[in-house]
Amino acid sequence: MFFKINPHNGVPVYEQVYRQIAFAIADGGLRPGEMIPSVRSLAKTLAINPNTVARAYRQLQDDSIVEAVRGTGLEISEKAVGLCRAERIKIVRQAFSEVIVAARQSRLTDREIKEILEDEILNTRKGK
Amino acid sequence: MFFKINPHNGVPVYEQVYRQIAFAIADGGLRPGEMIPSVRSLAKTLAINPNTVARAYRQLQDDSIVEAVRGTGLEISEKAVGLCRAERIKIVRQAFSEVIVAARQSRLTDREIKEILEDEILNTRKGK
Amino acid sequence: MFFKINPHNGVPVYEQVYRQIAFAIADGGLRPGEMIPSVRSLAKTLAINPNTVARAYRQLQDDSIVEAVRGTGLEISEKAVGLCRAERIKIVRQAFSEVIVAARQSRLTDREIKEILEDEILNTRKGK
Amino acid sequence: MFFKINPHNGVPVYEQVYRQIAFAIADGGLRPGEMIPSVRSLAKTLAINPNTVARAYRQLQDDSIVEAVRGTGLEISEKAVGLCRAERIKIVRQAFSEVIVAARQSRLTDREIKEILEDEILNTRKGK
DNA sequence: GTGGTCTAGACCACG
DNA sequence: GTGGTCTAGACCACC
Repeated sequence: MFFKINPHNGVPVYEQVYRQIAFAIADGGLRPGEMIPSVRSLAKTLAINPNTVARAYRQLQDDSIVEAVRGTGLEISEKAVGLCRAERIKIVRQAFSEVIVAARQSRLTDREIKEILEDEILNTRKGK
Repeated sequence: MFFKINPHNGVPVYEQVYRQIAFAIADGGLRPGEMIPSVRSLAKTLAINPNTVARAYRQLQDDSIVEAVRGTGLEISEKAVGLCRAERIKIVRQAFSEVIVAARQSRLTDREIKEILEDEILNTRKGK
Repeated sequence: MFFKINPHNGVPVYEQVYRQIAFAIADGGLRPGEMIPSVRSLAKTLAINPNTVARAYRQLQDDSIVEAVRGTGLEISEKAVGLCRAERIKIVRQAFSEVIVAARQSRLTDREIKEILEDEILNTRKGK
Repeated sequence: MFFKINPHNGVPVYEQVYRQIAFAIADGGLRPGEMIPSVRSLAKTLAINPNTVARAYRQLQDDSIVEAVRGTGLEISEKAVGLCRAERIKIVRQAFSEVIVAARQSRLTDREIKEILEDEILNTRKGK
């Protein structure tokens, strides 16, 4: 697993950890039944505080993506793949929702919003 | 000016004030040479903290959209219209750009992105 | 609000805080639209660490029982009453579920389980 | 002995081992004077950590249910049957008692408590 | 003042 | 070794 944490991009570190694990599961990089790295080991390799990893892991448990096997570690649940795929879309949807709110406050019409979007889809196609 | 402040939508209140003034200027609702409401009066009509209004105003000054007229108040600058129009587009465009990049990282196709957007345009229309 | 925290009864402190607030809401002791005590003030009156209170509050937010008003505090949501009533039942249900698991491991039949329960319902009626 | 260990149900594994041995004794499946399996062999057949079995056995000794026979293994004591029968009822009864108290604090009626119980008996029958 | 995030370090139960 | 909980104290954005 190749995780990259950027502590100053606005997205909380624990959220980045959460997403990258969920993403790896959605992509098949991690599979149901496998264990995810221990809190301590991941904290060490990412050079962040174990509590921060633990918080991400707790959230993964709350979302039933992972389940604790006492004294052993955290195991990826059977339904994790579906949940993580859904999660991805939810995140994008949420981000869009925020932009639309901002655009509405800028008094842009729905039509204008769509035009800007299509523009940017083209602009970012090769630029990325 | 018909401002609507929503303290529950995640966007900082001062930012909402800033945007709505800036975009009223871009739209011609407010014109160069006019004064904007005093901190206290706007705070009162919006039922928010004066500090919050003051912060928005400070930012408008920093961006040269309004100028202090000693002993009188804040006046909309001559170049404000241009600045605000540019700003409006820049903000929304950049926000979209970021979401699209995120969506692409989630391997959504352009078609899927547009679908989510249209969905959210409907979802957020009257909600909240 | 009269909260009592018992740090050594097995139930995590943050969970006790969560439940007692949820309970107060379910009972009408706290009403939608009201603010709950600040993290720091509650931590002080309960003589526990603010982070522990914050954790309980975060969970209340995750469960949509409370929502953040930036820079102001946490407000009880409109749907909180329903959620908290449901929560209460969920907790009891969960507790029963655990006992039943234990009873099954003890090779008790469903019939025996029910008998013990009815017994205890009578036993605890006045004893409490 | 047909033991079933479920590492996902929240009950500590050593506790599951303890209970199932104790209740096999209460049921007559195991009789005083017989030996219980060695730590290693039971650990192997249950596919769990020997330390975990050892812990359960230590607890059985502490409770005088089994006794060490030097160089041979652990033998079920004469008084084990009585102890285990008493234990079985005590554990379940007390657990129920606690839940009922909690349920009463949530102002559930006796009728509602019974309904939840019956619900959960069905829910947990084959699940998990 | 408010909550949100992060770090550091301790102690516990469990395997 | 594993995760779970709690404390202490720091820094941030926001109102």
